[in-house]
Amino acid sequence: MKNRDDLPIKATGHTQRGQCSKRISILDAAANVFCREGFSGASIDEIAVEACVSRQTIYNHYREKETLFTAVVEDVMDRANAMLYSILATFPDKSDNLEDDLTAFAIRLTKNCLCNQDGKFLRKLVQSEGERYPHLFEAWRQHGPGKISTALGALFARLCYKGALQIDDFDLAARQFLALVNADLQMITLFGETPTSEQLESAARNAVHTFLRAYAKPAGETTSRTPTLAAVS
Amino acid sequence: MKNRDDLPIKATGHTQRGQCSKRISILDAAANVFCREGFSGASIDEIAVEACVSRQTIYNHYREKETLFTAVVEDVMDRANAMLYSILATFPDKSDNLEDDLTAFAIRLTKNCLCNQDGKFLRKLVQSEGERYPHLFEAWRQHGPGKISTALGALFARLCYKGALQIDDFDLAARQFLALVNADLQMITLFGETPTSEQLESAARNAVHTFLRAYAKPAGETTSRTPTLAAVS
DNA sequence: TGTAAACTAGACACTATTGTCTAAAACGTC
DNA sequence: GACGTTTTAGACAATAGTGTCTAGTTTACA
Repeated sequence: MKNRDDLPIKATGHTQRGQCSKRISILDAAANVFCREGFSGASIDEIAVEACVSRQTIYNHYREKETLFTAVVEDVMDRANAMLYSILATFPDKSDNLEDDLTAFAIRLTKNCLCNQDGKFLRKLVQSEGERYPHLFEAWRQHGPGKISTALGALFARLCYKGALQIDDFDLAARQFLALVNADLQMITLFGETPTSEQLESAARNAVHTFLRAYAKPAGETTSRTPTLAAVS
Repeated sequence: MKNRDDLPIKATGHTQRGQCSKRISILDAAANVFCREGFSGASIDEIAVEACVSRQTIYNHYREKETLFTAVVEDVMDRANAMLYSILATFPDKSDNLEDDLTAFAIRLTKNCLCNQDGKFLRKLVQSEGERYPHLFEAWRQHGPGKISTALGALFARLCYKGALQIDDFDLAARQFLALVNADLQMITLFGETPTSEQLESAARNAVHTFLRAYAKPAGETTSRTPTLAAVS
C-alpha cells in the first residue's frame, strides 16, 4: 500500500542497475502480498503498486501469476536455507557454559530463521498452498525442516561425544530441541506477530533449561538415570 | 465434488428435519472448501455443489460469504473446544504407571484434537486468515490454546502434588508437554496429511519419555537434580 | 389435501482479475 | 545525440465470482 512517491530506502527504482533491481523489488513485493493475501487473494495489480512497477513489467519478467509465485517461493527458500545453515554453523562446540551457549544459539536460530519474515512466509505458504503445490515445497521439505533435524542432531552428537550430553536418539533430541524452543513462540507467530527480544530470550532460556534437565549428563556419574530405556523405534 | 446422486451416509438431504440438515451440510461443505482453498479461493458455487444445495439456499441462510465464513469458524471452534475439554477430563490422576497413562492421554489428545479435521481447519485458517479477522479468532486464542496450557498446567499441578512430578512452572511445563507431543507430528500435519496411529503412538511415547526425564521426581530423593534453578521469569 | 415455508434453477447486473496488445516514454550505452 | 532495450499507462477481451431477483418446484405440517 506504499504510495509510489515515498520510494523505500532499499533501492527500488532507477538508481540501481535497472535490470536486476526491478526483479528484486517485484520478488519482494510479491512475497509480501502473497504472504498477506494468499495465492488467490493476491492480485498482480496490488503487487505492481507495492513494487512501484507497472503491471506489464511483471508479465514481462514472469509469464503469469503462477510463474511469479513459484519464483517467489524458490527465492525465499534459497535465502532461508542459506541463513539456516549459516546459523547452524554457530552451534557451540565446547561444553563449558553449555546452558548459556545453547540459549544464545537458540536465540540466533529463532531470530534469524524461525521468526523472521522469510520464516513467517514459508510457514504461512506451506500451510495454505502446500497441498496445492506439493512439488514446489518438496525442496523445502527435504532441505529445510527435513535436514535441519539431521544436521542439528549431528551437532548434538558432537556435544555428546565430548561428554556434555547423554542422548540416545540424536535426531529425536534435535526435533525436541526445536519443539521446545517453539513452545512459547507458537501462539505469537501463529497470529503473524513478531516476538520481542525479551520473548525470544525467555523462550530460549525455558527451552534449553528443560532440554538440559532431560539430556544433560549428571555431573560426576558415568551410568546414570534410566539411560537404558532405549528410546524410539 | 460429490455427485448429488451418491448421498453421503450422514444425513444430507430430505430425510432429516429439513431446516437443520441443510444448515449442517452447508457448514460442513463450507468448512472443507474454506480449508482447502482459503477464504478468497473458495467460491460459493463450489460450496453449494459440495453441500448438494442450491446457491440461493446458502444466501438465504447466510447473507453473504463473510457471514458464512464466520459461522463456519465459530461452528468448528465450538466443536473443537468441546472435544478439547472432554479429552482434558481424561487426564490421569493417579501416579502409578505414569508414563503409560500420560502416553495414552497424549495419543487421545493428538488423535481427537490436534490432528483431526477440526484441528487441521483451525490451524490452517488461523494461520491464513487470522490477521485479517483478528476479532474472529480472538475467542479461539482465549479459549483454545490460551486456556489449554492453563488447564493442562493445573492437571500437572495435581500430579505434582501427589508427588509424581517435580515442576517449577506448571503452565510452562504444559506448553512444553504440548510442544514435545507435536515435535514428531509437525512435519506431517504441516502438509495437511493425517498421521497414522503408529506415528501418533511413537510421537506420544517419545514426548512423554523426554518430558518425564525432565520433570519426573527421582525415585527416593526429596531434593534432587538442580531443582533450584528457578525457572522462568 | 391445502397452505406456507423452504428450496431450486436460471438469468441477471456488477465488479474484479487475468493476461494481451499498443504506442509512447525513459533508460543505458556507445 | 542515436540506437535498442526496458518500462509505462492505458485500453481491451475473456473469465470468474458475488449477490439479487424471479418463477416454479418441493417439502413440512396440519
